[in-house]
Amino acid sequence: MPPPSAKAKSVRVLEFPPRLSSGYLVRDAHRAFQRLLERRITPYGVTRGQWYFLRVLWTHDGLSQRELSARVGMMEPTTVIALRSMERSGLIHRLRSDDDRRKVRVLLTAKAKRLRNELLAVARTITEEAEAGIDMRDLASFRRVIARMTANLDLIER
Amino acid sequence: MPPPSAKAKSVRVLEFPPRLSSGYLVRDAHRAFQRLLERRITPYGVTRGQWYFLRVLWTHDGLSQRELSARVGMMEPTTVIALRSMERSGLIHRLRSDDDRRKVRVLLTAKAKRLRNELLAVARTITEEAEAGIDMRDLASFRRVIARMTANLDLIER
DNA sequence: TCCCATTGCATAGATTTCTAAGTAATTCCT
DNA sequence: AGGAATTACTTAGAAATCTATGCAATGGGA
Repeated sequence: MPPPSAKAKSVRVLEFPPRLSSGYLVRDAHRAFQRLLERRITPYGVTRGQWYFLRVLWTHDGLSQRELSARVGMMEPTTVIALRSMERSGLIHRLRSDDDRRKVRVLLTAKAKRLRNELLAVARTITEEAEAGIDMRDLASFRRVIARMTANLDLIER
Repeated sequence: MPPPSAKAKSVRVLEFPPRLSSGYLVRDAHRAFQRLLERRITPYGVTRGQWYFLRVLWTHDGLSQRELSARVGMMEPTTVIALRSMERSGLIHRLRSDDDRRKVRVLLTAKAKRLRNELLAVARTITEEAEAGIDMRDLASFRRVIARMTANLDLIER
């Protein structure tokens, strides 16, 4: 029979229930948010993939694709695909920059600008629904903790 | 000029920075967890999509596909795709049930069972890295809050 | 000036996930 | 017993995301 410490370690690894795993809790919450967001923006003809880009463009219209990718936190090929669908849906125009012909400036159409307030309200409503019944102090603590987790993980390379 | 309350409401909707949105914070954290998990399990020949199913099967070997879908929290077509790739990788066998020939029982191979402890250790390490430097009480509060948010959102139909 | 490294975007191909609709086995009701 | 409803899985097709690679415009150094 192994010594107590070895046994404890073994049990510790063998049992790792999802309820105790921050990663699982975060995943579940993320899926719940996504699901609701998707349902509520589809009626506006906006997909979840377009949403993140719209959100940045509403405050930073005219960014280049590279800047946009960085702000949204997506890889550039993802941006290409999202922008293509947004162009098809009449949400943006792409304009080759004159001073540097490699760059493409992304510009919102009037249609996209008109959607802004209503869609931001949708996002805020979902947040309010998620936070219902949660103490303000707990909420503030939650934000600090989850931001810290993200920062912790982002510092790790491999 | 609109009355103060109307103005406050308008500003409230017009400005909704991601830093204050639980949804965005959750999304960022989720992506950080995913990124690291994916990097660390790829060397074992396991993809992120297979991971969730392995994790359930390690404690509930022999479930049917439907039960598995429910436990993992994925739609059934997603399960079909994941299981197909797991079968190709030699992680599972699928066995048509004899008492009900509609059902397919999913069984782990010896290879998948051998991976269990090492991969669970990977998950635990990531959790520990994410939680580094966070107060135990804050962590407990975090788990309550995020589980409550998920529950809140899951109650909403549309 | 001309070559080459860098920069900005695009393509290719894979994976993960969904919704909607199909097929086959089982069960239930008359 | 036979048809209808239900159950379990599958297929089809779309979307969102990634890594790896390609191409074209730019700029810097010999």
